[in-house]
Amino acid sequence: MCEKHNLEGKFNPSDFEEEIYENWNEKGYFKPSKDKTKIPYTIVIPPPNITGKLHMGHALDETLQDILIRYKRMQGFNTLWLPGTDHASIATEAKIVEKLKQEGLTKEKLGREVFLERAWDWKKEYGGAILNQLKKLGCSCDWSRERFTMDEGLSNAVNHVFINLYEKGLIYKGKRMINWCPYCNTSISDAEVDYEEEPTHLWYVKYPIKGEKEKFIIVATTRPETMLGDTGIAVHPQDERYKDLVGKTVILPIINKEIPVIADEFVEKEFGTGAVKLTPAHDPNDYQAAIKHKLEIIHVFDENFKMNNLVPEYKGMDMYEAREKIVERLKKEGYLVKIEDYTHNVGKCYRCHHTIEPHISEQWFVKMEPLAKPAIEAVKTGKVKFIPERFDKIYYNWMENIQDWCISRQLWWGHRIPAYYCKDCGEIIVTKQTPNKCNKCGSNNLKQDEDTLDTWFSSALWPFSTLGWPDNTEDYKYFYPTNTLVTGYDIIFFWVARMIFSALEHTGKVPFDKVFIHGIVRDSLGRKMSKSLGNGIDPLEIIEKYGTDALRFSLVLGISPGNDIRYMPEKLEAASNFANKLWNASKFVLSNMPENSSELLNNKLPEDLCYEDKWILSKLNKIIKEVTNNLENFELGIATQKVYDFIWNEFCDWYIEMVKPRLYDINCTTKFAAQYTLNRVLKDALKLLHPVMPFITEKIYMQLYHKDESIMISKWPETSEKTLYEKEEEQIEKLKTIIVEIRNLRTKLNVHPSKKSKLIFVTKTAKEMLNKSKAMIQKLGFANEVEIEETRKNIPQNAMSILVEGIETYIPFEELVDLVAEKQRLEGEKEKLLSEVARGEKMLSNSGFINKAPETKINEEKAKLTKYKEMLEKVEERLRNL
RNA sequence: GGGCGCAUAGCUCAGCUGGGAGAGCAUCUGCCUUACAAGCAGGAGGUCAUAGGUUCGAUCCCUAUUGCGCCCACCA
Repeated sequence: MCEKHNLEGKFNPSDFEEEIYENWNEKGYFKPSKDKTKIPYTIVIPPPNITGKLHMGHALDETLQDILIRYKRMQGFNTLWLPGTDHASIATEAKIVEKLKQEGLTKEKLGREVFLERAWDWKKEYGGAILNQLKKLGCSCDWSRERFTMDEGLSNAVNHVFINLYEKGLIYKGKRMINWCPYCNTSISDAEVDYEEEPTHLWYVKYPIKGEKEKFIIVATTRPETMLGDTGIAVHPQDERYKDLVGKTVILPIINKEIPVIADEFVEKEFGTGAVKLTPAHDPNDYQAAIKHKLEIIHVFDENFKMNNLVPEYKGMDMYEAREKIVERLKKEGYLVKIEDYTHNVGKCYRCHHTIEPHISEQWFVKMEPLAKPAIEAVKTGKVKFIPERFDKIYYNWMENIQDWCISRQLWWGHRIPAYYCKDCGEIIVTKQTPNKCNKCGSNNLKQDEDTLDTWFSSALWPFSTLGWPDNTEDYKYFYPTNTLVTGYDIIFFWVARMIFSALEHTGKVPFDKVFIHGIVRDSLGRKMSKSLGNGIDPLEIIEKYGTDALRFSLVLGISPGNDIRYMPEKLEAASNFANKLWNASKFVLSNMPENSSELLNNKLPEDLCYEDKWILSKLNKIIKEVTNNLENFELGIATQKVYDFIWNEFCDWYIEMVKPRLYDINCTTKFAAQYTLNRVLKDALKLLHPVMPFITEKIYMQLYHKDESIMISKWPETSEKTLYEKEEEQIEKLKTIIVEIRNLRTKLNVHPSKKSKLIFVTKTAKEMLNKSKAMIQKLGFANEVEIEETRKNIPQNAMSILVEGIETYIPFEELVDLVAEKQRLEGEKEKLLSEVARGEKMLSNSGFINKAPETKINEEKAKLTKYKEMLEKVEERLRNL
């Protein structure tokens, strides 16, 4: 509870942010309540890698989640934001290998067990660091529920899923062509390959036709070094140039081996010479063709991707060296026809960026088609909704064309595949408990599969494995399915899609109903932030300089879902200035509160509210409604903008200035009404801002008058009919126009504030309103005196004049509020609306339209009509009030 | 090859299912007015990429074009 009611000193976020966070944590506000009758609202965090250091991407992602969680918490939902980390098998293993290298070690030298010990040490040392950094961002996660993808429980879930899928025949082991990263020394999935354009050459090579002197077939290739493994030449069946050659045999240069010419539709006639060499061991297309045409498969590389012993003189060479030597020889022996420059896409490993080799090997796969189908349905039927919607298409496109998922990795850090092989009979046993004998032949000569699972296999289970699944725990029953998943578009395939099909398969439910997608944070030049460019911005440095609130605010102000964000230092300045403004305004409010606070605490609306009080209360009402709506629709950028505008442009610029005369006047009878309104409006405005700027709002809130323990667990503001004052709102808006005109006049006449000035209104009609607002006008118009007169010499009726040093200048009153123009505009609008209403009514009464048009169309038309009618009413009302 | 996004003030970007063209920064003018110079007041600045179409009315919907950016597939 608040004891002192003031803010001391200048605004300095580092004075209070940490302390406030600690307090929240100690009080247990981050934890959901045990009351299971409340409606839960759950978010699971996209678990950051344990190798990770907080970057701007995290800052954005976590800020958005925290905004949603804080908003829902204040609305009374039982909120759980579940934190945790990902073991990131390939990324972490790479880091540890790198570290070992510096010590002159390799993982093979260490052996699997010692290596894993080192990995766990690594996790212990660095794994928690990123979560501590999230605390600096103000994240209101329930830290008592922190999870790690390699926790016992989660590993159990992984095994459970693997076995389940295996038993259903949805996981199988097979020999296939997969993507191999020679640097990471493991297979990777299709999703883990990034394609990059690279300049290279097309080498045109002659293959002599057997038994026909001086006749050749010329092929174009980007990989001459793999030709040693050629086992055929392919042409298009309809290619006139090669019709006679199909079925014949050609001689493979260097090797001098006979290989067949086959016809297949996959060959493109227009490319190169229209003839392609087939190297089934090193190209996915060739591999397919080889299976189809029953061609031999010959490897040219050994397991380290050096040339093998196929041709002894190239043995041990790497790809580039062999290429050079082979091209040289082809040239010497007259097989090389020409070399062309060429640019093509090369697959790169998404972790280490080394070139991927297509490689035939035995791996574990998840059969995707049966899993993808319901996952597509879930989005089509709206059980899972992407925000913004356009990501549906991207998702469908991927899911509908999905290949089987290669899940085995030749790595050590990760979930080891729960498959055991009988060394005697070859039986495969897939089981949770380590088996002690083969269930087929009874041998105890068993060996576990060496491979681990793709790191995304465990993250795919994250929304339910973290809640205790496969056990039917209290948490799982209550919090699952979760509500919103917040993540960047860059991991829709890696993660979001896989969570959806995994959840449907294993829990029978969607894992979440909304996926809130955001873009990536770029630097001020629009480039991706990356280590190699060195253009990354450290959120912690920003927090130190500007404070967490400013960082968060700058990340969400004016953003729109799914779009990239450019990091602009100016935006940070703006955010910081805003925090400062709020601080100072609050300082002012607090220094003007009444001596006796009990009246404020009982929160009863004073009877003697003035025009301006009602105006700001009414405005507040509207802003509450709008901001709530925006948040419901994930329009966080707009919501933030609106709160900013309300606080700065309405509350600070106008309302505070308007009430100053009342606060400073000892004899003012409506002083308390002003104090009440200041307290109430600031309180609610702080609440609206709290999800975005949690710290400053708490700091100020705790000094204001209310009965809450913390703004974090206070009630989200609601609109109230009681404080809707349409008439007063309009009056004050008119007055604002008048005051702006006065200020304009001063500027035009160049009236320095030090000069004595007197404002005189000549009016009968607006007399009452102006009289009531006299002090206010004087203050806001920077005048020394204000007078209202019914008539005045040389000045027409309905005019306003300013008197400076005996010189009087006036402007007609009509111009002040632009009544005439407004009237004309409104009448024009009225006419248009009338015609629109007439048209709508006519259409709806038309039986032909009703019979033919679909119901949605009719309803749409009806809704339109109602909308126009409402608009018409408003216009008429405004016309009456003029 | 298929798909998506963007094009609005000098810069960075909002603009929710059609009716007011906006914000921050920069800029110009005048102000240290007892919450705030990290501020106050006032101003200038846009044919909402181009061409058509639908509509009483288009920044917004439809079609085409141009210029950027991204994703998927992958061509030897």
